[in-house]
Order: sequence, then structure tokens, then C-alpha cells
Amino acid sequence: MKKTTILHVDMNCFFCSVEELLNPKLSGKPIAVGGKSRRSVVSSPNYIARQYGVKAAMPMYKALQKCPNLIVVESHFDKYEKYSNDFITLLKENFTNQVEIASIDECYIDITKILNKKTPQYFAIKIQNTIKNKLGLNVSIGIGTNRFTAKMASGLKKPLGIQEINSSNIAKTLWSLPIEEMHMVGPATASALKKINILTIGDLAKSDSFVLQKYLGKRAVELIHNANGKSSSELILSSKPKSFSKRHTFEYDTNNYDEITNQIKLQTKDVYSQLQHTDKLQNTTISIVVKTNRLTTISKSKTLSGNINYEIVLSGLLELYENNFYNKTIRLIGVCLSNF
DNA sequence: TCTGGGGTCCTAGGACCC
DNA sequence: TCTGGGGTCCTAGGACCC
Repeated sequence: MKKTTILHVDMNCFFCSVEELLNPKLSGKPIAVGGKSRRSVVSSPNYIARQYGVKAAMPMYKALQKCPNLIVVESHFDKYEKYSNDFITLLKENFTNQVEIASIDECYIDITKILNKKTPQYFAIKIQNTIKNKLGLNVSIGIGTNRFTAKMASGLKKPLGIQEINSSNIAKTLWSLPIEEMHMVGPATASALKKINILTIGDLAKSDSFVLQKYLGKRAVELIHNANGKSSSELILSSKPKSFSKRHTFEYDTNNYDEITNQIKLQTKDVYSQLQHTDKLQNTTISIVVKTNRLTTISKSKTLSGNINYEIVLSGLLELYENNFYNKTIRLIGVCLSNF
């Protein structure tokens, strides 16, 4: 059986790169895509901004402290979506339809069947050139035998990098990295692992899955597999959305009934119109999400049986709000539709 | 005058059914 | 005369990703 070859293709600083394409005056300057209000954060900084210590998810005021001449550009999601669609279409038309969309700026490609004695590097270079020539965007490409190694590989060389992780170099490329740099290991898992002296991806690779399950539950097995370069190479070629949501952080915390319910109405309208493009409108779960301070999120939901329409959804959401949060001072309000 | 917004997946407890 | 066992659905919350 032929060995599977997966590429992970990642567009570098995607939002910023699109903004620079649309407005060439921005290039060569430190920029960050994100909101301009007092509680906004950075969605995407370009490489120049990163040199000043600006990072994604950083509060914008903090980014401006680190880089006073930072140019803040408000996001244009419709444009990013267009570039993202073009990116996927180019790959499918020029290479293979074995493409899994991982997010707005990245995908996995299974090139096993189109290799024909050529190397993965040959295709990686060809893909980089195609995206650069047709869209004007830079991509980093990771080569692996499965999604995990490909994903980790693309992160090793940026921008415009090509890196392979295979069984002969996994120890050298991956195992020395600190555990928090592993895909799917966030702050909570990293601190749990550090407590039991698992500090690097190599430590995790060599750890005992039975012991680790006591700390991480079922996830332990998959994480150890990944660290050893043995995860799934099966791509998910198409999937339907499982939920639609909207949320909004108020400029200042509020308990104002009109202000909050107006937000709920706006969000519901938006989210419901997305739902109409799906085929089924039955047994839908509606949820209200609230943040009372910056740390805690509370959600209240209920499942509506039978057929639904906009009026039923909106009155259900308003009822959830009134029954649970009326007169409470809140930081964020959100609505979510799921389970359809 | 600290930390957005849009998603996915998993887990745990309770209700309810047979 | 004091509570089995299997299964499913619903709800709430947490962790993670970009």
C-alpha cells in the first residue's frame, strides 16, 4: 500500500495580507486587523507588527502600547471569504479535489494519488507559485503522512516555508518543542501536563497512555498518537455547519433592557437568515450566551420541537434572556442556533 | 481602566423511557 | 419496603482552534 502524503497549506497573516493587497500603501508598515473600540482585540497582525511584540488576540490598546505607530485596519470578512473561496477553488482546479477546509485561511490536501514519482516538495513549490501568481498571497506548506504532522510542519517555517515531518526527522523537528506549541494543546492541557513533568512534545510521545488518561481522559490516547506522528490521515472533504452564532461585547457593561434586547433582535435576524440556507428547521436548539465579567460565560438554552419560524425563535430567545438575566449587568450578549 | 467573535468537540449530570 | 441496567435526549460548561 502506498504511503499517504498530506499537505497543510496555510496562508500567511491572511487578513493583513488581503488588506495590503487591496491597499498597497499599507505594505512595509506595521498593521493589525481588528476593531477600534475600547475592548477590541487584534485579529491578525502582520510580520512587521509582530516584531514589536504584537500578537493575535492581544487587546488593541496593549498592541498600541507595544507599537505606537501601529495602523489599525477594520476587518472586511466578505473580502477574506472571497479570497478564501478562490484559494480552495484554485487548489481543486489545478491539483486535486481531495481538499479539506480547516478554517478560513488553511486546508489539508491529500496528494497521494497525484504524486506519480514526483516529490511532495515539487507539489509544494508549485502550489506556492500558483497561489502567489493568481492571488498574490504567500502560503506556508507542511508535508506529512497525516494531518497532524502536516499541520505542525507548516508552522515551523513561516512565511513562505516548506517543511516536511516524517518518521526519520520527527524526533529532531518536533520532540524538542515545548508542549504548549503542540496543536490541540492549549493553556489548560499544557499546565496539566507540566505538573506531571511532561514539558516537551517528546516527553508526551514517550509517556504512558494509561497513566495519562487519569489526567486528560480520553484525549490522552489521541495526543500521544499525534506526538508519535501516528494520527489520522483521512480527510473530511465536506461538512455542513452545525451551529450559527453571533455575539457582541458592549463598550461598557450594561443592564439596559432596550440596549440588550435590541442586540438580541439584531443577532437573531442575522443568525436566522443563515439558518434558512440549511434544509431542516426542526428541533432546533436556541441559546442565549452572557458574560457577566471577563472570565465567566453563562449559557441558557432550550430545544424547540416541531417546525420553527423567525417569530418563534426570537420570542424564545427573548424569554431565555428575561427569565435568566433580566436587570443583570452584563458585558456580552450572544445568540446561537444549533442542532438542526 | 486588561483579553473579540465564530466555530467544533467532549463531558457530565439529570430526565425519561423500557 | 427502598431501588437494576441500558439507552437516548437535553442542558451547561469547558477546552480548543483561527
